[in-house]
Amino acid sequence: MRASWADLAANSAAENVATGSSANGVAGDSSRATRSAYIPPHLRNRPAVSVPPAPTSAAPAAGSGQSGYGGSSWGGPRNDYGSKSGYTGGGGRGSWGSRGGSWGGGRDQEVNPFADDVDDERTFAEQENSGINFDAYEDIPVETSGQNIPAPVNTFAEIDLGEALNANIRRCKYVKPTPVQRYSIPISLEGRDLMACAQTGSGKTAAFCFPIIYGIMKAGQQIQRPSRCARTVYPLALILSPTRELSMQIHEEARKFAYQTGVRVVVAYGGSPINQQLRELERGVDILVATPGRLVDLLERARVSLQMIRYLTLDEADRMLDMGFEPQIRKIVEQMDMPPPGERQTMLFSATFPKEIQRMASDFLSNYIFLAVGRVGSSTDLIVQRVVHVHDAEKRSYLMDLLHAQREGGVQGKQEALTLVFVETKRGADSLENWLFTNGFPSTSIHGDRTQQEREHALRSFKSGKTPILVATDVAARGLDIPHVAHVINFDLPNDIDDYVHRIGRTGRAGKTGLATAFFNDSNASLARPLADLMQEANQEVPEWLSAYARRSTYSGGRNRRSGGGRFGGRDFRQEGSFSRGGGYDHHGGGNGGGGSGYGGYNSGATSAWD
DNA sequence: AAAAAAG
Repeated sequence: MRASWADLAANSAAENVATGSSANGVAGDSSRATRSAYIPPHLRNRPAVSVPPAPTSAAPAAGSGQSGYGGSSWGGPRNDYGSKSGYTGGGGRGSWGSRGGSWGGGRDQEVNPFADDVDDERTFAEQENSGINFDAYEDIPVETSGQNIPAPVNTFAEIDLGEALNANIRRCKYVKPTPVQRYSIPISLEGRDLMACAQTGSGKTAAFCFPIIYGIMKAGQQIQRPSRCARTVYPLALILSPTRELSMQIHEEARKFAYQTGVRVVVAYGGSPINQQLRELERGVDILVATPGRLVDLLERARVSLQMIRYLTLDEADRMLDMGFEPQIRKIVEQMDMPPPGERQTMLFSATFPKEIQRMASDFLSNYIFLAVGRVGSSTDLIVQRVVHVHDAEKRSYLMDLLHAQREGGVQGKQEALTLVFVETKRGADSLENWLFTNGFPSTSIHGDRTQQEREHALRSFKSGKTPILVATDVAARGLDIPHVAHVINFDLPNDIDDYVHRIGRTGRAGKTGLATAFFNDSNASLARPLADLMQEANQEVPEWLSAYARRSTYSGGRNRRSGGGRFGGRDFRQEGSFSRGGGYDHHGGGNGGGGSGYGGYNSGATSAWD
């Protein structure tokens, strides 16, 4: 039985190889052409160090230096700006690079953000030109509600994003928009606020980045930043996320989408030297991706002002608004100099959106549209979920059995499936990693007590397959897009079913299959009910002993209460009570102007949407 | 009770 699970994991990995996919499909065709722009892994995200400064044209005035938006020639290479673009802004023809250093060796040239892709997946070379498995996105249920909902699109051609963005869409191998993109891009292009329940693995980052980049390009000529204080920068868009690695990931993706658009994306997060980030900011910033703590620091130093923010995105919005984060988020959004709702455009994304969080989130929104995109394949059936009863004392040997079986089953073609093991505590992560390592399993770990360098190294080492086992706390539970994770093991189950949903969502990405194994024992009794409900919802086999646990446990309407909505991570709380269930799937339409479209008919009480 | 996020 154990062997068969291992087979499943191995098969899943093999399948991923066969379809030649990375979760994002962001491997670029131009990557090989730009080998010279290669940045060694340990220097990535540190362009200030890895790219030597070089003489450039005179720096534009601080307040107007965000130039580079080319009116009608967005797609043109950077050195076309002077001759072809309709750009008339105050910054002169210099690009951002001209503000204190250039992007590439003295040329007015942006480092190709697609150059890293192939290298990151060296051991998965077959997959470099991958794309999302779009077949898995057919018949996906979608629910929208709000006033005057823009109609969804079916192709990127229907929304003309301009040459430069279209070129990046091609480089990303995006053939057609994913469901979340089909619905949310028209909504955000119309300037509407949005609360979206959607999975990251299907192109969520692109869903909020494209409209932001497009909007900044279009308005570029008009935007004049204040220039009172030369050291203060004025981003036009802010994207907040709950972990440093997720911010890094969003930044890397956003750079690809913004390539040669003249829109500059900068990331700021804690745990790494602030001076480098300050230098990057000084070179100009249109879109700032950040974690809350470091951003507050920058705001208090008056190195960043939110006065010009036109777009605010909270990724993993429910996490950002939970008890730990809420005060910081409120401070950033409500107590600094950010324009109020209505004057800025606010977009919230998450897979899980409990009702009470929605209510809180509505403080940040103005006449927003609620969007819920169901799970790929209209279910979680792309992830096989297993729960085994294992006492704490036996967890390690059981894990060992799983890994042995998996190793033997997965040697085909040297492809080793990546395995992500979640534990509850940082200490537990260290301890388990050490134990695995000494028992001959190449593993590493990521958690909040490790240095940022260690965290980033661990993630790279895992992604590359060098250490195909990663032991992690919940720092890795949300949003991280790690291709080839075939198996997620909940060595310790979380207390919150939402966390479980996010954790197992690290596998089965982008329409690929995955396996999730959970170790359950008495200490997880409170999770029995929501877990059994969730699994049943996802057409998973629920062991009888787990059902028995679930029957015994008293239903807690507290933290684990779902906001209903079956396959969605939430339903519009504004519709509570008045939502008519039992409607049909909404495959193609959805853009009605009424109070809601979508469907119902699912068991309530559990969710299986992602991210 | 734990994890995350500033230093």
